Amino acid sequence: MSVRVRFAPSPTGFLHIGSLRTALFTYLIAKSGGGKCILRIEDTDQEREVEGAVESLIEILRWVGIVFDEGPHVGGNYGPYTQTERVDIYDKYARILLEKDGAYRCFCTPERLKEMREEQRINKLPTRYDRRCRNLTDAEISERLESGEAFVIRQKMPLDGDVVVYDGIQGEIRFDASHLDDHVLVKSNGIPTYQFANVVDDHLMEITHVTRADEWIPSFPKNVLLYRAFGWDMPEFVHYPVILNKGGGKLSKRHGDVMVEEFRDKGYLPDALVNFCVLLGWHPKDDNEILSFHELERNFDMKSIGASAAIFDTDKLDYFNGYYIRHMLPNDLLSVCLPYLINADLIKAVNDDGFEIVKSGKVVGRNYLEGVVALEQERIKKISDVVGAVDFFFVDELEYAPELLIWKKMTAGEARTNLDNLLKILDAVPVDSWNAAVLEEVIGNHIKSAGLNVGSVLWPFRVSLTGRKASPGAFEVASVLGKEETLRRMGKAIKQV
RNA sequence: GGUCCCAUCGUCUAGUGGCCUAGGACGCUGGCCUCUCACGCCGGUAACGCGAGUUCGAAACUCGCUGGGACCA
Repeated sequence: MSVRVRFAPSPTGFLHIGSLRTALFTYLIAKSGGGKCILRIEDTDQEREVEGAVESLIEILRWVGIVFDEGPHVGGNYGPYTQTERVDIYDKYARILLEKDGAYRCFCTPERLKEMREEQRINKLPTRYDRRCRNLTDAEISERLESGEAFVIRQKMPLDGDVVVYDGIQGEIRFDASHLDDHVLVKSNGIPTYQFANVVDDHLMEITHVTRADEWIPSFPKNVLLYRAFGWDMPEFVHYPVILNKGGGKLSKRHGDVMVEEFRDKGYLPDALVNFCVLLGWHPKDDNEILSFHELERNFDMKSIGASAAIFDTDKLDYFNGYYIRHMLPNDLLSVCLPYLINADLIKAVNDDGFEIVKSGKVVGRNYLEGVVALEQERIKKISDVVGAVDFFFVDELEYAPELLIWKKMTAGEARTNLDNLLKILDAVPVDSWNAAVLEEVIGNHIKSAGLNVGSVLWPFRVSLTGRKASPGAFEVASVLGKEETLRRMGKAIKQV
């Protein structure tokens, strides 16, 4: 039987990082097993519908690389894939379950339930439904039904014995049936609860591996009992360990970013996020931790998912992001950087290939920008860092303290002289051979023949071009800047120092 | 409070009774490279929660404790 798994989120508008990891593991189980991954929208518990939530969910998942074989947006043979469109189905199966004696109607009012709980609390008893309606006679039921009393449908739990369930990660788990509550399967308004809809859908959609986060383990025996009550074949259950925040608690907004959209906007690459998240609770057989999406699709192994919770610490995410940035093609890097540069008002798009430098009004091509961005490729950790890293390319007048031009213990006069001499030499370099390699050779020769310290020439030179203590190398910057602008910046520096 | 789960460096983890004076990655750190930063390379730092047992031998198996977490209230 081929693998069929599903990712079944509630559409809240944003994708939580924990959900991303659940989606990833689930998707990778499907792909590595040559199976299908289905998207199902679980919206029966929605307080209010969030506009466009499903679309943005699908979009952000596609951004990370997850595409579904079936779902509300692509269809499939097991639809509909949105639970609110399946209420007739749940209704039908609720009746079946009632007939099979796996559930019963409960007419207790919310007020009575509240009183009951209050009493249980006072007597320090576990607060559970007291099963008053569990053994109503057929006559009583039809009478109350006819008089129009509202009712919910509750699952009929065994009164004693053990419920032994098996999880793909944790192994055997044993529950004492007497602790199980006759919980609600269908609410009085006819809407099923998560527990019920989930089981019915998983069965009807022929899901082979029911995957979800650890936090659902408490309802695991109830699910298993439902399958048994229906007489359905049991799928395999896989509960992923949870992800905790640094303090050890549930991963929530209070401790920093937890939404995938936030990471995307900050300039994290999907590959990095995926690589990082997949390692939260899973580890490859060999120790190669740099794994492309494609490699994961092939080599993911469900058996290597660990059992203990992982803490969400983004240090390593930054490392992965830097790594993936360094390995991008220059053109691709520019494409992802462009929105940030434009947004920061450094440049403006004027046509397909033309960009105006806002400060100077000069128009440059994609080529030029590619050169600029490439210089910071090995330095930035996030795409958004590019703005602060390359801004010196886009200003008219560099602002820096003149003393910065002075290298180590040299004097201002020496700095000026060295810059001045270098200026003359560079002036002689023809524009068409103005590139980093030529500059390196020319300047190298000059330093050698003049018997100077490398730093005493290169430091003032580089600072004159960048205005910074730390920056890419002098030759590369000069090369990208071009002859004219390089000489102009040097001239200004000479006057200042 | 009840039920369940989990427990190796700061973090992610490898580890299925002898290959473990515990391996990898990130972080931190020393060095090399170098005009600076970054990259890269070489090195260092640092962990089996505690206590019993099983065994010739335990990070690994069992039990208890402790700690953390999830769920229900």
